[in-house]
Amino acid sequence: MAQKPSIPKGTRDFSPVEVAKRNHIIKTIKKHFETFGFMPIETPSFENSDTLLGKYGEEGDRLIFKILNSGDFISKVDDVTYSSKNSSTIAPKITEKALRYDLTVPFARYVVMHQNEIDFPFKRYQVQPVWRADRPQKGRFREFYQCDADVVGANSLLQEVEFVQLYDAVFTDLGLSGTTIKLNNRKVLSGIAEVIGAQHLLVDFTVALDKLDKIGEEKVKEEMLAKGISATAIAKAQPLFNMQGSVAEQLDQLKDLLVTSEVGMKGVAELDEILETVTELGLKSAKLELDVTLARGLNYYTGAIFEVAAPEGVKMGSIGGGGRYDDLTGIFGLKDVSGVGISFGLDRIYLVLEELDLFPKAMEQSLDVLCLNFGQKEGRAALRLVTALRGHGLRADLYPSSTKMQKQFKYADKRNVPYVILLGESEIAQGEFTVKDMAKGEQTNYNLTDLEAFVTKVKQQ
RNA sequence: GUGGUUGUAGCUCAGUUGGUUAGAGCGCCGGAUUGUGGUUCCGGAGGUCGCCGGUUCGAACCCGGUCUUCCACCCCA
Repeated sequence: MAQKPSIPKGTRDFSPVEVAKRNHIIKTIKKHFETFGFMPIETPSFENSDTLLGKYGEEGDRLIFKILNSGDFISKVDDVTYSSKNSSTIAPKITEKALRYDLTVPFARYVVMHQNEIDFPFKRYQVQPVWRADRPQKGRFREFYQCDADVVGANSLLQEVEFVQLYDAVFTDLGLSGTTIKLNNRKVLSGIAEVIGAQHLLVDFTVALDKLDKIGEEKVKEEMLAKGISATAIAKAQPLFNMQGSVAEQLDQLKDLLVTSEVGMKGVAELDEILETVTELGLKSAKLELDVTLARGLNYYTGAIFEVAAPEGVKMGSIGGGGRYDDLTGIFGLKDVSGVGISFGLDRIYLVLEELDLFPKAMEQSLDVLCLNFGQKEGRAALRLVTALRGHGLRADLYPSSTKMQKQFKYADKRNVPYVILLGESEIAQGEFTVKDMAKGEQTNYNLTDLEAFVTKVKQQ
């Protein structure tokens, strides 16, 4: 090997155990998506550049992986552009395709393209990788999976309630209790900006406010000032920094602050209804919290904003997020179709489950039974037995060559195989096979003509 | 995109002011054990010290570049 091979920054290989664990998460998420009535779709891994560009803000455009055109693309660039040596003007001419950055925008594109065949309200889910040209960190990759569920064409706040229930159902099923679902509403944020006279700086205001629990009140105010929000405006927003008490009390404080803002009061009413309904229906293991500082995510949210935090003590960014966007398909020409959805961050959920040791022990097992090989004649009999066991649905394998027992047993041990079958000359003569329980070290004989007893025992585990 | 950090055996890591032949634990392979793993004992293999260049009589060690890892920003699942 001249040089060690490598993979691009921020990408990963997944070995068998990791794939098994990832599939376990995906399977659980999909199960609940379907239980809630969502249907799967898939979209291409890359889209036309203009479908994606400009949808995630300036920052987002920078993080989109662009795909170089095929053929002699350079000669098609006009001389002025070419000699300008300006990446931002040349790039659009030589990269007409780009890797998908999330699943929401491609879904909006899908809805618009297929609007005449879709029955609204349309509930779809999608589990596919997305790519971002970001700098990798813990829990941040350049290729990662999103698991999205969205509803389009339904305005009812009951949808929001269902998504909270969906988060709760999935995380409870994964054994991840103690997650916090944070809820906010874009209308409340707009209302606040309006009340303090900073509508035009809404995004800067919310981005700074979002950092409150991370960098503290003083730093947030500094950032707001730096962004051009006046000191008097910030002073008016002071109640936000001292929000406390029960959810009802916090809502009251918001009502006081937003009494002059129509949109703000609408947002408070929406929060009120969602919180009240969820409380009435109850959650299994998650906590639902009102968090007026929650503002992250993309600018197309217009109503509810969700974010899920891992249980306390786990250092990890959000493991899920979502929200309501009243006019997402508008950018593709279809007006007045409301959407709301959530996303699960598979790769981060994986890291959290790993850290808390919550994966089922069975994930480590890829075989139920391994049959040892005693030679050519015995091997053939063994394959007959293995074939029969496979027919019963067991994951069974035959060691391919008749090397010494020690080596075969060691292999079984490494593979975490719970049962090893010995089928040698003496067993065949008796019409039996010997089963060794690897955990207990005990051996039992079964009749070759009656596999049921053994199969039942394995399946019980 | 900005600033920092990391890289030595398959893995986790030592390695003195720059100085002869780069070490350990775990793992791997073989044997003790030709029908019994996970424990024990004995033996063995395995390294362009991330890569490229520079300084030097001499570089794992100093300098520059580059790639990678992780971290803080930005932003985000």
